[in-house]
Amino acid sequence: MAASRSKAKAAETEAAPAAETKRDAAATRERILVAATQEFADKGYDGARVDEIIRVSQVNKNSLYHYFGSKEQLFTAVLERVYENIRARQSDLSIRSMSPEEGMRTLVEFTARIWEEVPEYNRLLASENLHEARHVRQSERIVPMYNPLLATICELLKRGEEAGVFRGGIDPVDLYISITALSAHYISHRHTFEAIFKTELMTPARLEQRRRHAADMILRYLKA
Amino acid sequence: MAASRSKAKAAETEAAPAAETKRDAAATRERILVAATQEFADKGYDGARVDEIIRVSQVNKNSLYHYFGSKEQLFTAVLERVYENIRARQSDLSIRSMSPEEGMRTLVEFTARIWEEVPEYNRLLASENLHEARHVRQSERIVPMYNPLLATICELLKRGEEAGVFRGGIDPVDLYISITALSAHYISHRHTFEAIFKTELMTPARLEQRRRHAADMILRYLKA
Amino acid sequence: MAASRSKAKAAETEAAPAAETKRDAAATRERILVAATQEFADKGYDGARVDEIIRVSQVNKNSLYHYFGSKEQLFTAVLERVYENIRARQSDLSIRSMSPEEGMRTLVEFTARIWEEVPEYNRLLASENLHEARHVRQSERIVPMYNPLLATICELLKRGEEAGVFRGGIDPVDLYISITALSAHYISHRHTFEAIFKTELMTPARLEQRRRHAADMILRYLKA
Amino acid sequence: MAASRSKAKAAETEAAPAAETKRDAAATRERILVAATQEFADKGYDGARVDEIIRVSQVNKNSLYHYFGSKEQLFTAVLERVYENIRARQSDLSIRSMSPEEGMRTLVEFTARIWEEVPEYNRLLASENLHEARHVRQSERIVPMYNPLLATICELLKRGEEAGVFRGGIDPVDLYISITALSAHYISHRHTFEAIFKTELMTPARLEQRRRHAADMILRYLKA
DNA sequence: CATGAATGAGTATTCATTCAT
DNA sequence: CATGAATGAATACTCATTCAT
Repeated sequence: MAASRSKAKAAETEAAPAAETKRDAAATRERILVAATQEFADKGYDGARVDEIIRVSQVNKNSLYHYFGSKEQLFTAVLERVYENIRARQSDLSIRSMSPEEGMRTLVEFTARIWEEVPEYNRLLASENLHEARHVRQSERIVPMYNPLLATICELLKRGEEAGVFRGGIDPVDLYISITALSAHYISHRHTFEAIFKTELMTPARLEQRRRHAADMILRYLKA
Repeated sequence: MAASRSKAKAAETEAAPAAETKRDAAATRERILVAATQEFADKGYDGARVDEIIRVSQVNKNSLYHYFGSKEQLFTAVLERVYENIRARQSDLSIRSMSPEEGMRTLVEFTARIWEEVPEYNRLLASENLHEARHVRQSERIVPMYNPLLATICELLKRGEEAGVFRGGIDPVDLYISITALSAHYISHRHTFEAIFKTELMTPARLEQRRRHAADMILRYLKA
Repeated sequence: MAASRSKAKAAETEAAPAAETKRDAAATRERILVAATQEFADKGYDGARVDEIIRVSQVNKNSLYHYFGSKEQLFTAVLERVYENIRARQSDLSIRSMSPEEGMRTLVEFTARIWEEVPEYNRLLASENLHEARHVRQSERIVPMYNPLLATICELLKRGEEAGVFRGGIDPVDLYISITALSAHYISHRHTFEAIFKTELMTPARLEQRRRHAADMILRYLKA
Repeated sequence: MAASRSKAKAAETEAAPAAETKRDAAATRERILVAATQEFADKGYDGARVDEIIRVSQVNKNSLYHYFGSKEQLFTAVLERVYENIRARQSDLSIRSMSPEEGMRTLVEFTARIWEEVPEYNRLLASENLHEARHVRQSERIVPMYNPLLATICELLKRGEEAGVFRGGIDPVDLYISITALSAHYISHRHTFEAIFKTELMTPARLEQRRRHAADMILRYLKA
């Protein structure tokens, strides 16, 4: 999304705006991806319409098929972008310089903030799981991205255990899934929860409460 | 599902199996519901096909529309059935006679077992949330079903606090969402997790580990 | 329609109203005809729905098919009833005792009143003509009904000519069609005329103006 | 209709008839409109089938929906074309240069010729009125087309009155409706009239008699 | 004879994808 | 390589009519 805005600004400042959008293959690709991300997030894979993506991105239908091959491959490309961005955010954290407890709290809260700030990602992953991760498995780029995160968690657990602040015997995969679950499920299922519990879940105050709840739960679970 | 199985079994043992399923409004409605539950769970609301539902349930297309009105209303009926069954399971627990800790562990583990045993429900709720709970809101029957569950949680919290085993100041809605999240997210997102972490998550042993992990996390969070 | 009201009244005064409607074949037939007249007039033959007719008439679907055989035959029965009622109204006029001019004006104005008071008839005949009078031709009862009317017109023309008030050489069929056209077309096409000329055509005052216009036009046409 | 005939003729004389009709948006649109006009006129709006229109026009179903949006909008487009053609014919008359009586007779006879030559229009308007002019009201193009015609009638009435050949106090809307009614109703209801009066109404001689009848009736009505 | 469940052909409309220019 | 027209299989939904009880 950020990319699309900077692109638009570039178009205004450059000399030949009409010709610019035509020639710039990267920009066309980018506009398609941005529109596709929104459409797939809004409607899910099956509900999304290729026609809507070309309408919003203002590209020709053949361009879309030229750059991405099919609706499925376009969805895969969108997912790759999503995982890249999630990874980029999590890498920014400089957790290695923090204490184990501080690092873990930071990780939990930053994970929560991803779903809050980019709820599209949550929806895309939900849709992908309804399709049994078919597109994630197709991608050669997504799977390798998750090793560093798991490494970070393992390192935090090890440091915490050595420092005597965390228990031993924690399964890092279970822990990662719980960290994600506590915030992602809250966001992705907020509509049914709001309907069932007659309460608002997306106000800033409520979201902060949830972040603390999630971090507390993880830290209490780990406490020696 | 249980109904369909007993129906099938009855058909085999009785004299006229072909005639038995015909011209029986309740049975026809049930066959449609069973097939629809499966189809909607398999493909999500948008991916599901009415034609497939009528093919599997062996009913005439018009019967489906006569009984349920539209694909949307059929989906709503499926969701109502799902929530009813979830509620029925949770009501069976006789938690009131247990100690607060035992009751809470039982609640967490039974919630986990729902998603393990009927993963269809998980998928239906995921699809419904992609549609922003549109059908849940339409239903007059679903919302009221959730009050008793929240009451049970509040009662457990109160008893635990009075007995000095649980902390005070716990938000019951946050707690409910976390209980659900820890097991449901594990199941619903297992496909991406399995792809990313190259590990099996649905073996009996692994599921038991997850159940204990979730219960431990909740109980440690509540411990005074 | 009048028939249906008197029927309803009868039901109220009799002893066993529940049993009465079940057994009375004539009443069932009548209820179907009344509902069918309304539905066919509202939507035209193609737009009309058999299901709507059975819903309104509160009869069983099989009864409708038992009494009338098919949608087409039901429409034919409705048309027969319409033509009967039109004829009955026109026969009431006792034109033979009037002067030729008075008789002709009476005939024109009464014809106009038919379309005003029972616009359903207009619509049924319009729909029937879209189907090229298929059902009218099928009916053995409709065609003979129109001879007396044409005889009345011929007689009026003859008397008027003999009395020196009407011109000779008038084609009675052309005259009949014009008498009908001047009022029926005004009613049947009022919706487009109202849209195009931005004026109201169905107020009592406007209808009276139209009736006089039509009668004036016919009488001036005939004047010696 | 004229367009379709010239198109067909062109195809026959040119080199590549198959290629000529393909990939030409205007021609495709036109083919659809021609086929739709025929189908809607033949069966009425409700009886008409989109499938039949695409079969006759040899276009892809999606093209029809791409160009016209829906069956309703296609019908509206057909009606707009009809009203345009009617207006174009009436504008050709150069009535302003004629005497009031001559002008009025010309207007009546030309109106009659429209229904004789393009009976489809009659049927389309009849169907539209069964739908209470729903599509005419939707159109922004149809309503304005009728002002010039009414202006012509008013001008004829004024000139005739000033010349002492027409009476005063004539309502132009009533007059317009009668001019239309006398010929249109004859055509649109010819099937029932032919069945009832056992006479042929569409022979050239009979049509000429009717035209004179209608013109005589209007002119005698107006005569001072 | 009444009832309501069942039937299957059909009806407008949509969609991902390809082809001609 | 860009453009917009074309494609055809599908998709939710409807309707007149019949059958079993």
